[in-house]
Amino acid sequence: MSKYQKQNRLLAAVDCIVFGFDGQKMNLLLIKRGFEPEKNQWSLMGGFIEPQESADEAAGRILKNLTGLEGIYLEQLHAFSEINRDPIERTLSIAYFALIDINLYQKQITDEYHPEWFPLYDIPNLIFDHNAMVDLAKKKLRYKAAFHPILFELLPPKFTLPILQNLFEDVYGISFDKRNFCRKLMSTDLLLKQVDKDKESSKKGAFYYMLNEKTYKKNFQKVLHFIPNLNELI
Amino acid sequence: MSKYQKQNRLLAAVDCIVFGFDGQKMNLLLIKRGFEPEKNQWSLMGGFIEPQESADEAAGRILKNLTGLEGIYLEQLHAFSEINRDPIERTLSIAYFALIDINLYQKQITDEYHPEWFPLYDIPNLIFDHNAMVDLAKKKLRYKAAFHPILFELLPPKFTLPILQNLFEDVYGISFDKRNFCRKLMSTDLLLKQVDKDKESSKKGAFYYMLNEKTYKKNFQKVLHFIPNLNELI
DNA sequence: TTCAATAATTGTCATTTTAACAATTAAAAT
DNA sequence: ATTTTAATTGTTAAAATGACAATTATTGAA
Repeated sequence: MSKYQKQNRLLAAVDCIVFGFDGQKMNLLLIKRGFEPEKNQWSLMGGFIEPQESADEAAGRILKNLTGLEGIYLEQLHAFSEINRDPIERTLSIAYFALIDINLYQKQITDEYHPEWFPLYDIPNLIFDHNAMVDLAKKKLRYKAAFHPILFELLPPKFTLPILQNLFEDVYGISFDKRNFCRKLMSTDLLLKQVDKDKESSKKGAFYYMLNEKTYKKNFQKVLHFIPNLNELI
Repeated sequence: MSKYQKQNRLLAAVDCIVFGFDGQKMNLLLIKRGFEPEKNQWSLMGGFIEPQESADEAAGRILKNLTGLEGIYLEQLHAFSEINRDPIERTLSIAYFALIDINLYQKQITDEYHPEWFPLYDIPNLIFDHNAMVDLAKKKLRYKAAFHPILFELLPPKFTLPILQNLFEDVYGISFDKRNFCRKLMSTDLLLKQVDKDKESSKKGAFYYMLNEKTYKKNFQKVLHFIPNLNELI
């Protein structure tokens, strides 16, 4: 018999804020909630923590169910614990944010959840405190991406500089000087220039680049400065 | 009757990593755990989340019980959820870290918990995953203090520049150039020079400074650069 | 009254970073 | 051949960084 017998127990869940980038803009993967309360309302994908798994594992499982993807970038954001955040019964939720290559995403469970990508600048009303979760995730992403090469997690293995710049510009909602941006990225030693080009998006074509996995892993925790005039943005 | 009837419920707790600075070095407030399991082992101060309170409120309550202080700097660190982190029964714990003015601290519940300050560089073995919590809190503190004036929360209302530099030097475990440090701090517009001096620690005496609350609150979220050569430290 | 100790102040300067701005070149459609 | 589009490369003034030294001020102690 537990020594903690008299203590209160509560439901514990995880919710996943899933970011994707389509080459033009940032998107969020939302689902239509399949059960009451708030059935058919837009919602983050979430689920209860099972007895045999940690919160990290629960988030990984839920993400796998939603996207079919494993081993993707997943980071704990914040635990939300307001008493009445779920009107049915008190539920503590640990929010995670994930960054995925949107090209790899495949709908997994279409009929039940109706997952859809929404532009990050146009998120609908979500259930419970999910909008607050999204806001915090956006903030955290912007903060972290200013110092660490985290946004590469959103790109396919091969990408062009214009695409990369689109990504940064959409995350921060401003445009950067192309010349300075290019030079700054090159100086990080994170990019490996490929011999082939993307000819789809322009006549001249843009060279493909790949991430230098060696320096990426080695220098991820280092503080870089990707964003000019950062203090005017945050 | 709850729609979530079939779901698993679990114990939810908070644990507090309490930092204090004695003018020379950083310290951590630990207690001797008063009950089984691991009775009489050193531990972080923690407690279960009560039915009528959020995790933030639980952390505030526990901190008040431990230190007698309210309204102090308290920030959610991370939720720890490994299945077997508590051997008696699965318990999810949300770790918080707090920064207090060690001079204001008063023992509250001496006999039961035996709270003691330990130098941060000499923390004993703690129960469960509490050492991991402390390590993460140290890391987070160093990261955040490099960009934001968070360490002022550890100081009394009036402090001297030498004390301030001691604080930074102890947190990062290196010494800084006095001239550059002084210039950098002055340029932040965070300090208000007082007319009186601390005559205790030296013959000449060191001027007291106070935090400029206006600019402190206004610029807290701004990214400053307190630490030279940061990338060699983290 | 002199000495010792510590804080404050002010200074130098080479290097790097930042961020503003303009011109050129490559590729392909017409 | 011309036009169009967009990638790439270059310049530079200003600011920040960080390494380093010397001096002055204050006052308790000798």
